[in-house]
Amino acid sequence: MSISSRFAVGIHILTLIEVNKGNVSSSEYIAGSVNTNPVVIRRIIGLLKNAGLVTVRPGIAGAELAKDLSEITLLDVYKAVDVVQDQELFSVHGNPNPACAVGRNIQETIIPLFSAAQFALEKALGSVTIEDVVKDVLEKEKANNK
Amino acid sequence: MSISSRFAVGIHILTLIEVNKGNVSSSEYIAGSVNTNPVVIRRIIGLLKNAGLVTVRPGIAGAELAKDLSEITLLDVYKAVDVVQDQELFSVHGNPNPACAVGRNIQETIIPLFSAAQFALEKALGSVTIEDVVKDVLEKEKANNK
DNA sequence: CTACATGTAACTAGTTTAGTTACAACAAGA
DNA sequence: TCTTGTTGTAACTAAACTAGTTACATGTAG
Repeated sequence: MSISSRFAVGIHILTLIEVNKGNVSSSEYIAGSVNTNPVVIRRIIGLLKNAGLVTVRPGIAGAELAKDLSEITLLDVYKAVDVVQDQELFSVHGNPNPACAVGRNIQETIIPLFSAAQFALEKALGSVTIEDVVKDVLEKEKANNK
Repeated sequence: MSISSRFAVGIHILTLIEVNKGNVSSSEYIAGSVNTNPVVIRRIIGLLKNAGLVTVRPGIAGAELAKDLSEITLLDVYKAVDVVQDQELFSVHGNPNPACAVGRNIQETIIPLFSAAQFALEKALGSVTIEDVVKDVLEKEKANNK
């Protein structure tokens, strides 16, 4: 199991739009950097648009950030690209036996524990912004150019 | 996307073995409580055995806990049932373009961030033991019988 | 009208999951 | 030893999801 790379690609897209600021970031251009098909990029940009993170219009080349860099967290992206439904990072087996003391109580016991773990994950993602990512990418770039 | 229910079933199995203590917990009996096929249970018990959490022997009915209840955390179960590989909860797109400043640095930037989030999740799971789960199940059972 | 971009449906191959059947290996009692 | 019942596994299935692709309708601007 693994959380879809849509999440990583979403972060890549937003970062690239910022770093490429001033120029046009078309789906084809972005696809060139991510190294995938433009349709894959358009689909993800569509999700980012629904979440209010980017603006993009039919027929007009280029996507732009709809918010300030520092106001977009990885959690926003994570939720936008729809990789995990609320409360459903962990799946719980469906129909335990109600005739068994464990079977009839295990779900109610487990679900809050799973939610807490999922919340811890989301909190970590919420503490990092795209601004942080952009800065780190540019720093690494600088270091490599020395 | 969703983390396999093997994890939830693994917790169910360990809890049931404890609550059923004194009696024999065969794969068929456990399957009755989980409400699935005994082979599914045997497979998961095999994983729990590899991780040293239960003892079970060919031909002899019944699995038993190999450790004290309070020494088995949800994280142990999570790792045992192999639902997520180390450092791979989030997948990162494979071949970003090295000719692009973002493409050639994004992986190195993202991977530690993902690791931190995964670690936060694991820390939450590590703070709960099967003993906690057993107690909660029995408390809920008591409350419902009033 | 032309050129080009986005939006989206439809299809593909590859993976993963949970479940199932079938059967070998093993243990213990009659 | 034979019978019964269990664990351990291989092999197969249907369903779901992923990432990628082709094709094309829709929209913009010169």
